[in-house]
Amino acid sequence: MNPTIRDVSKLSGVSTATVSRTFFYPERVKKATREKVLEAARVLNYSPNAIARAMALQRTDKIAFLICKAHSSILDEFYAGICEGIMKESNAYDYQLLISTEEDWIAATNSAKRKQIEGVILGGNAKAERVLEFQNQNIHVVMVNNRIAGMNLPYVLSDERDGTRQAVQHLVERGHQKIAMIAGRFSPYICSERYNAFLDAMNEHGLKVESRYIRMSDPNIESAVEVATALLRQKDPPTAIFGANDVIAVGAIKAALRLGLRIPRDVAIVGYDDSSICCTTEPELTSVHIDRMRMGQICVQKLQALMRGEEIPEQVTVLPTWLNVRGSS
Amino acid sequence: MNPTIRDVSKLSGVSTATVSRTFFYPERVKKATREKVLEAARVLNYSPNAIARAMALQRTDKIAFLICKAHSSILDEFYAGICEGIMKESNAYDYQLLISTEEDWIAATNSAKRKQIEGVILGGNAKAERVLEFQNQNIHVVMVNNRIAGMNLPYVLSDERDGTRQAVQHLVERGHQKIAMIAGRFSPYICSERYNAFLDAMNEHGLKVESRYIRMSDPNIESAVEVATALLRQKDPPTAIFGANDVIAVGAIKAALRLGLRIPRDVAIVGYDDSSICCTTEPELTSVHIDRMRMGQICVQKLQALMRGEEIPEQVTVLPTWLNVRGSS
DNA sequence: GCATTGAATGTAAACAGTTACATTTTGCGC
DNA sequence: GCGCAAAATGTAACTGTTTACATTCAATGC
Repeated sequence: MNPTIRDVSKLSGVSTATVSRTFFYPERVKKATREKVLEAARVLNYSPNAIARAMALQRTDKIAFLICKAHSSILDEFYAGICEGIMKESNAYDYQLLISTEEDWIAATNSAKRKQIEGVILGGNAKAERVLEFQNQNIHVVMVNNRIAGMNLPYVLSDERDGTRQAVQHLVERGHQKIAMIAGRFSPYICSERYNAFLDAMNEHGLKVESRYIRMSDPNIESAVEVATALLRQKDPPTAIFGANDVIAVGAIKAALRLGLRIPRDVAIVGYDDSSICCTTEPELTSVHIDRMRMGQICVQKLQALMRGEEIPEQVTVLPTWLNVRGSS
Repeated sequence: MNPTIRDVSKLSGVSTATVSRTFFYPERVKKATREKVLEAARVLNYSPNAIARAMALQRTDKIAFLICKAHSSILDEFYAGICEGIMKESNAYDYQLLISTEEDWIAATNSAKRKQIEGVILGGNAKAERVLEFQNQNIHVVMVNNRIAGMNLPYVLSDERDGTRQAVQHLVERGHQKIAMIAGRFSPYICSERYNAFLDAMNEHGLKVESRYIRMSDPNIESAVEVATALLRQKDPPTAIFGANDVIAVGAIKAALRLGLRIPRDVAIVGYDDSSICCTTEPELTSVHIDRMRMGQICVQKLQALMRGEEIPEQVTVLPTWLNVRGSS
């Protein structure tokens, strides 16, 4: 039904090899021949069959982005951002991109091998076991926004420690001493990075971290509102709250507003991720910005290098973060 | 390097045909043989090669989701929701899903045909020309959240008219008469549906639509704040505002708060899409809910029916919407 | 005019499966 | 033990490319 290389070969009166070369190494065929071939292809509305090509070349140019994340919306703003970067860069390299949740991936009857994936970007909370599973199938792995201790992989991370440091410093500069943190129960790697960085930053400024100023919240607004309310209701409450992410920080804003507190006068609030919800609140939320798009792009670049067999220059890439100061602090 | 069907054939002492059948029509091979084959496959760590299979079968089970949308984040919450539904369902059918923006798609050097896509879901503001381009290549098309007049396609839509009607009715029931609408400049189909439905609904309730109560906003918060501020500042301002989507409605909330108005006492506000930002504001935003996930799933189901050559029962599927009432109204 | 050489082109064997058709095996009734 | 039908298995052609190697062509120097 669809025209094949042989049809073009016949119509243009050259061999299939020449037709193939016309498309893939045009400089190796004489101009006159090339034009004859292209004309024939145009007439027949021919274009090379990617499958046959993949078969002959033994490569698929197919990569996957696997989001390892249990609860809540999978393509939340954070991962959507990374995803966009991955999409953009995949298109640039003409890779085919498959996106899936870890859950769905496992459930699918086809194994990775059957899907002929040559590389995979693991996002979120992937476990070592999963990484090994891919590596055993000779599938290259890049990890984004997560790190597994003792596992030597190409990582793409953002500078959680510095971002947190900036947030704390900003609050200190605004005169705050009683700074609380609402830590989160989402990605363990991210949560512990931010939590530890917070402790360190407070330390650097010679500030005591009182345990009653440290709370944990689920990564949803209701939970954060609840936790923040309790935090703010105690006597001698904190004058500033650092939320482990924007959702939690927005919860804190809502809690403060409901308690009749003025932001940032009575309590200053800072979030993390700089997502779009920062501009929905009144006042708007100060937050640490992460270049998600860029993270995604770098993932694909690393994968490409791996697939080409190149040495990866930096195994772990840490992107800079910066604080976007808004009305809440 | 990877074991092939011939390796398994050799090791298990049967023909390649039998090996193939073992995997695809297990009931056609004797139990004893089957076990021998599977054991050999296990030993060799063999699994069938999807590319060779696609080649022999002349099908790829590959579909694409193309987001036709110029400005702003491509995978915004709305499309991410649809996307999740598509992902989920694709996995269920064992389809391979390719996601791309229209822009990147065009930029990619590979044509659809080369990518061997068997069906495509067009989201956003796709033009007729694009649809024809696919159909000319025998690629099935399903359209989501958009409709092209005079084009007979499978459509998956949500009930914009009824959603709008519910919003207006709700406001009327709350005693509002001076209801303004801030229409949007995003997807033309959606925007005109919601705008016309608004006019109709007002009409049904015997309410006049004053032109000074109708405004247009870009789909970002800053623009909406500006427009809403002007709207509310006029003398004899509206007592309720219906935003064409949540972003616009949130802008209206912010404008009202900044003007010192009490919500919903002085002005009630309703949005559309019921996205996560509805719960970030104080008070929270009443909004029309759309089952995005479901829309995505239905898209894949329709595509599957098309690809199987079945008659599609309903060419256009319209999903019900409902109003989630919150503090803003 | 004839080697020589490099460029252009052709030939045919992969790549890893599927499947129509041919052949063998099996089970069963007599 | 034989005939027969059905079940199980095997043979080999086919899917649409790429590419190593072989061949032909064209240009150059003598």
